[in-house]
Amino acid sequence: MFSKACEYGIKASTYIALQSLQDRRVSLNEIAKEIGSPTAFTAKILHQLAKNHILDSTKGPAGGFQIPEARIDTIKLSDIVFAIDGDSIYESCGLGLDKCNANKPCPVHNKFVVIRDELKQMLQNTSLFELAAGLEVGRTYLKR
Amino acid sequence: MFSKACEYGIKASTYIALQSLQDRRVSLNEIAKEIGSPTAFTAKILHQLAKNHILDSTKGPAGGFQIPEARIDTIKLSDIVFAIDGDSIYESCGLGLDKCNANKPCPVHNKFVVIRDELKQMLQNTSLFELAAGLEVGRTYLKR
DNA sequence: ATTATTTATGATAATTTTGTCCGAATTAAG
DNA sequence: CTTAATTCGGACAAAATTATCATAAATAAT
Repeated sequence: MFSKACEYGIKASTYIALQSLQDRRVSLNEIAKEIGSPTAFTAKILHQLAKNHILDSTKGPAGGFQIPEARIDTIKLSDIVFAIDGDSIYESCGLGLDKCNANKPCPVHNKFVVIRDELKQMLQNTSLFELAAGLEVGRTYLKR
Repeated sequence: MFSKACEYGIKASTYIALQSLQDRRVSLNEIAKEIGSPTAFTAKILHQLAKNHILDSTKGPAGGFQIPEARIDTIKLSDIVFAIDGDSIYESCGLGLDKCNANKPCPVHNKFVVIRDELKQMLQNTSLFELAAGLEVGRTYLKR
């Protein structure tokens, strides 16, 4: 469904959000360890998310990644997915046709728009706060 | 969403179904041309589908691929997807966790099962006949 | 100022997916 | 029986994705 990069991006963002709620700034190493991802690869993804203003990064000692508390609730899964995978999930044809739309649909177009729209809604309606909250109370997990 | 292999598999199967409804057996070359796919790569996918008894292939002059008319209605999209991509679409975790289930869910697990189940239903409810019918009346397209 | 710590960046490597090539096997037709 | 048409199968190649490594840049603390 999502690329590895996107999976790591979501997991990292969720972990950073959880720590940011306690006003903790977290380092790349801590993040990679906690979400079980390759460190250097994760660095690039975090950088990508920082460039897209989804999280904020600072260099130097006591640096690391954080999300301003006020925005944890407003950042949606869709923002993260878009920053990493672009709009391909929403826009691209289920059968890979270049031009596929209601006017000139591929054989599965009409069936796909339904699913895709629900996915879109779900991503747009799910905030980082919601995901972090599940982690905090131990109902959900980022590893294993 | 699907792999390229799977996209080609679905398009090829749909085209073969359409021709099979007119009792025409079609060659690899014709298929690749009609669905706009790389010929040799398509051959492997068709072979895979033949091994899984989704279509039937014969070598030699006037050989090619065909689907017994009686089965065009019973073959579902889910069968094709499963033959090529396996059950990863239905089973794998949205965030790539090895073990992710209702007992030990990832942060997006509960939201994902809903979408995934709808996708599953859709694939299981969509027959090759239905897809071929749309093609036949010119309502849907396999290229562009 | 120097040092230690941390992210940023570019080069490179490994892996997976996608795609190509070519000869073998099969079969229908002459 | 020979030939031509076709799928089958394996080796190979190219491209995309994922992952690693080394070094630069920034910054806080001393």
